[in-house]
Amino acid sequence: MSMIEIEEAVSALAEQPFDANEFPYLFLQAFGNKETTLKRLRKGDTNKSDLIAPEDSPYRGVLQTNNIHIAVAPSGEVTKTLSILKASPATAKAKAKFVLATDGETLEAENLASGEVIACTYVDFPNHFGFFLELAGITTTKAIRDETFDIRATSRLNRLYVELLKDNPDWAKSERDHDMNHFMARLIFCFFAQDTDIFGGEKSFTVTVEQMSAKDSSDTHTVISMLFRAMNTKTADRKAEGLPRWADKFPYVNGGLFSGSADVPCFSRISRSYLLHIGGLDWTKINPDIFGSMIQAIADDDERGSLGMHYTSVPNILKVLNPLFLDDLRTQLDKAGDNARVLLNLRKRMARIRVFDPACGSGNFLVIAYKQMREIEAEINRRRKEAGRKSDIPLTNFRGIELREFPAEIARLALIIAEYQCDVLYRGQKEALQDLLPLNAENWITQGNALRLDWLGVCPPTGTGVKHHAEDLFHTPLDQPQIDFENEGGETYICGNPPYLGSQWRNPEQQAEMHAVFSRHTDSYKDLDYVAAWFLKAVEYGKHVECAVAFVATKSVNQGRQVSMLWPLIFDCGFSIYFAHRPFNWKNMASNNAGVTVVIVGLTNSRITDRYIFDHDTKRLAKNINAYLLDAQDVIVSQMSRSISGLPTMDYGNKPADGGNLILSHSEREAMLSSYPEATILLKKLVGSREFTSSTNRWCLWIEDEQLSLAMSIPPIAARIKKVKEARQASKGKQSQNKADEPHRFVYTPHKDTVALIVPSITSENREYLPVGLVNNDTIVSNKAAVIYAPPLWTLSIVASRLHTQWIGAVCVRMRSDFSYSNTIGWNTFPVPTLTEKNKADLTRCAEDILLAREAHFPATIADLYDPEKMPADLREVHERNDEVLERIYIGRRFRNDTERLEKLFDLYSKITARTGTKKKKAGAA
DNA sequence: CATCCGACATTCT
DNA sequence: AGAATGTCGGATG
Repeated sequence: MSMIEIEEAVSALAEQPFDANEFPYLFLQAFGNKETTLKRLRKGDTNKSDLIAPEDSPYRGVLQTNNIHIAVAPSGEVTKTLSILKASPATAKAKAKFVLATDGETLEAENLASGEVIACTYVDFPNHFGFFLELAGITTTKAIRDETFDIRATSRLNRLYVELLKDNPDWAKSERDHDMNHFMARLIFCFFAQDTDIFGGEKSFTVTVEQMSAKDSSDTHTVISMLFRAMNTKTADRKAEGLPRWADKFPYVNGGLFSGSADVPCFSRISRSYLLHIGGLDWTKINPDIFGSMIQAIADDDERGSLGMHYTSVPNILKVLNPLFLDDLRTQLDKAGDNARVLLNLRKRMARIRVFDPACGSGNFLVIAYKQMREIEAEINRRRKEAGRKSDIPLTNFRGIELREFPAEIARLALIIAEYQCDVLYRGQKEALQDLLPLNAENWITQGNALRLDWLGVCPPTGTGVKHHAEDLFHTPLDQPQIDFENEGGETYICGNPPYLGSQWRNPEQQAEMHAVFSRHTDSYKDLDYVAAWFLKAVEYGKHVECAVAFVATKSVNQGRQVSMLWPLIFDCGFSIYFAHRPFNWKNMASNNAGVTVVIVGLTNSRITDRYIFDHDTKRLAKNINAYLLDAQDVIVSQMSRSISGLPTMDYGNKPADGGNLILSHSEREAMLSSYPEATILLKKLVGSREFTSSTNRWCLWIEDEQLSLAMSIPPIAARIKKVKEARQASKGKQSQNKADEPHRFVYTPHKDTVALIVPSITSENREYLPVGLVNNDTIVSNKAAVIYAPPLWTLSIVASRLHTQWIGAVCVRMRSDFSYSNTIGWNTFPVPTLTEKNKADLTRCAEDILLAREAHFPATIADLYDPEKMPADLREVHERNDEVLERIYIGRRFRNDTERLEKLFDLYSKITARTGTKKKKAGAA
């Protein structure tokens, strides 16, 4: 069951009259239990409760194993019953996660694992349904459980939206998106306004719609439209406009929100009742930083139903905003103490800070920045004995660009709501109301494409009155806001979480945007991630404005191939990295997370402050932060076509691109050989990452041209070859298509008939050493591994070293946080001092020892042997010795730690590349 | 021709 | 069902 369905079921249950006998079952049903499960519970088979016998027990207990112990209590004994449930041995024995007691009047429950408790009236319990979500197998963070209101509101708006589109097919057309989005935004404002005294009278919007419109819903849209028009008309002019008396109590709101067409979609009875239902929620509980992100999903066909759980969580937003500038403000606040003059200066400074999010979605970064600043300002005012003072922080200093219209609309609304809530909190309800209406007509959120728009237009430079020309923009922004900032000479902070898309996943339009941003600076941008364009736009903007920038980005902009493409451009614009979060796994509110590893990078072109590197929960002061987000010198490692240290050529493995048809499992091979023994010579062992580390067996058809007629005479092989041809013809890739005419061969075939050294392309970060090994001449190394044919054995010693592992980890991309080996970025760039014959002989011995040590543990797999928990002592010992021998070649002793290793490697890399000149892979650079 | 990377994908336990 | 860990081949240089 989805969260929306659960919310619906729980709300429905609370609205029904309380039935003491049925409640436990209906409750469990609402959380997704199947009929059969409930049947067995009712029968008692699976009901483990000890509160049912004896017959005259006043309690009706239902205990579902591993889940919940529910009891319906005698009237007025809910608290007592809950403690009985908690103390019940059955509860513990059945490992219940929750206990719940209710008498139909009140309801109390406890999450036994976390100790969280709720107590509320019975009819109110759906407002806590997030508390119980675990029962439906939905695991969420504590944060989301606390946002029950936002989930409920979103899911109800979701239903209304879908229903309205059903009733009004013409509104579902894309050219009416704008009207629909605008309508939903207006509704949300009205709901919020009616619960916060902005509209006179309790629930006045909902009540007016309910009373003035017919029950059959035929004129609901007319009534709502009338109210919208009233809110767009000054009270004095309303009579002339022919607006009815009952609209008088609604104030003049406008601010762009109610201007323009007052068109409202038609309502069915169902959508009308949804509307009234939504109005029934307590909208004062709205959380603008969360709600906006959730609500934006309802206008998104792909996202609808997921409740927009993919938004950036508040802690993650703070990971960006705190080091960007909030920490500094708080430090200044601390320093100021009670010094009124210093406090005043800080307040003046804050009033001129502007925050700009060029990928703002529904504005959560802006909202949180605003709320945090208000909190600091309130503390200043308190210390200055000016509590309740009107805020100096103008909402117009919070700017954003958003591509999609609905989120852009919601972002503006969220900021207005945030301002109102802050005013209520720090100044009082009356003061908040006074200053709210009419809404400011200025538009701080620009709806448009951030990569096409000129940011200087959205967030114009201040101070010197810099004139700028929109040089390379083929889309000249016409209706961008030209609102003067109230921050003359103030600071500018750019932040956000722009979209990431690797080069393979972009559509032609997005490619064109990348071209528009990058082509002036560089030719090699196509391998960059989409998010890189935001970085470049930001540093271009920084040519005109002193600013600091912090974005969340995919980790791969700071690893591997992309580093040498992006970071020189950024550093050349005079920016340096002043804080960074090392790669961490992205978590959002959904239980199934996005599966992406991200970094946060903070850049500045002005103040040189302390630089900090955040690594998970640690924060360290850094001397320098380089493009790999390491506290090390500014080295950028480019792909090389051959080793800078004169090491043997390492190749990329053989690539099938066969739709799986040239590859056989062990059993497929057996089956084929039993019928066609003559196929033996056409089958070779295929080894990639997994086969090597886990010693599994796969086989491939390896057919030389002169063996083709033999191959075609074997029906199952001929059939496979035919399928390869079909798969390659159907492929969008050029290489596959080109090779469709020789479907018996792999598309890339560096294979040589020699022993080969194999390095898996992906390998777990948990291993202390890169797994590397040898395979014999009739094994095919797949494109899932790098390979050296006819390798000198000392190359194995190098790959297996801690030095090399550190280098690969620092310089190559990672898959998740696992190592991803690259011959051009990792091997060809690896700096090694010139090796003497003696060095090579010593390393060869070490390599042999490693192989022998592994052999002694046959048939343990590489995965077994290199499991850090289980690594055999003798294997560890030979690796230690290998490291010792290699490290002595570098510095005459062992390195003290990995920091020292990397320092030396970067240093040596710089020296070698300076000496030989960087022979980049790039054509034309040589 | 050669290969890097994945707002991932699939297999283990 | 969560944890672990690397397929596959297109897009690009």
